[in-house]
Amino acid sequence: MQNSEALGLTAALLAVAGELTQRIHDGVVARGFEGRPAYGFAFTRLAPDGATVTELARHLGVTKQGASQLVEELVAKGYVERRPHPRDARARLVVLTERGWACTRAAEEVAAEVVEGWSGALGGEAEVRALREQLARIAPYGPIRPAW
Amino acid sequence: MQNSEALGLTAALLAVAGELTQRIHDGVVARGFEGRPAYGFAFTRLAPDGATVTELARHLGVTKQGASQLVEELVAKGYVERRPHPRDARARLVVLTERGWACTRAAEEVAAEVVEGWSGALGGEAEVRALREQLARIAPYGPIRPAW
DNA sequence: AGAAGATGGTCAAGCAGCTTGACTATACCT
DNA sequence: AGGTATAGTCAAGCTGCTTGACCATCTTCT
Repeated sequence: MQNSEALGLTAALLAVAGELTQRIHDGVVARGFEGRPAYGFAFTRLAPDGATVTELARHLGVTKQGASQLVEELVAKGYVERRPHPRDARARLVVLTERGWACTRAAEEVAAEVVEGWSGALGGEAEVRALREQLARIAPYGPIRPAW
Repeated sequence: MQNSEALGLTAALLAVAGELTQRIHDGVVARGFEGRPAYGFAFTRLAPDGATVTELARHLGVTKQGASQLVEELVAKGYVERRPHPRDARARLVVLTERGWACTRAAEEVAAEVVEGWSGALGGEAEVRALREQLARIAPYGPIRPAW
């Protein structure tokens, strides 16, 4: 393995990931949802049954104070609401509102459009599926939020 | 194309990109270079012949003031130096120092190690090359710095 | 050549999004 | 019951970026 090979892969990976995030964000905004990419990362943890602030913090790789502030923003914009936790009176369950679900569906649609475009460059949908499977094999667990 | 397919690909892509950046950063730090991931994105533009602050700003997708502050940091830590531009007295050429090159080589080594590990998960180096080629096909030009 | 605008770079101030620190309320363990 | 761990919030501070203003130099037009 030559080092330059690894750097080329790194560059391509970051370029594609950045492009994808940017285009999903732009598309969601174009459909009338204001926000920033961090919202989407949060939504993937809040769907389908909600989560506590602490769980969300771990998912995003930030402190619980940081996650709490993000939730406050999401509440103010109507994407989520805080409910009492059914089993733990200390905790509060953060769940998506209908508008939050609509935003999530919009993000899915945009992602599907972008990936659709990749089918052309790669030769077909089978190649896209293969790409996803390869990436899934090397994907770690842990926080989804990119750390840079 | 189902939407969930696209979301799965998105999640895998971001997870892999985040993991890769994190591990390169950790590895570089472990080899005695202090910094943050943005340094690496800058180095890819400064190598091999240097660049102006404005060029760097475009590469990173930030304002020239932001790029200028980053360069100031890099100068303070000994990774780059500012030189007069050979053809334009307004501009200054930012070039890597020997320590900057050493840091770049360290990053290459770490990236190669990480990618080496992927060979096992994917089945071999041929699969890694195939992955890189597929990503290169859908990678955009434009700024490398992820925008979130 | 001279004037007018474009471009490279920096200084200064402001802000968003995160952090650390301190605190309260509730849960769990013995 | 008492002691410790955990969920969450409030407050203050910091980092890395932004916008705005400015000067020096290059380029273009007349």
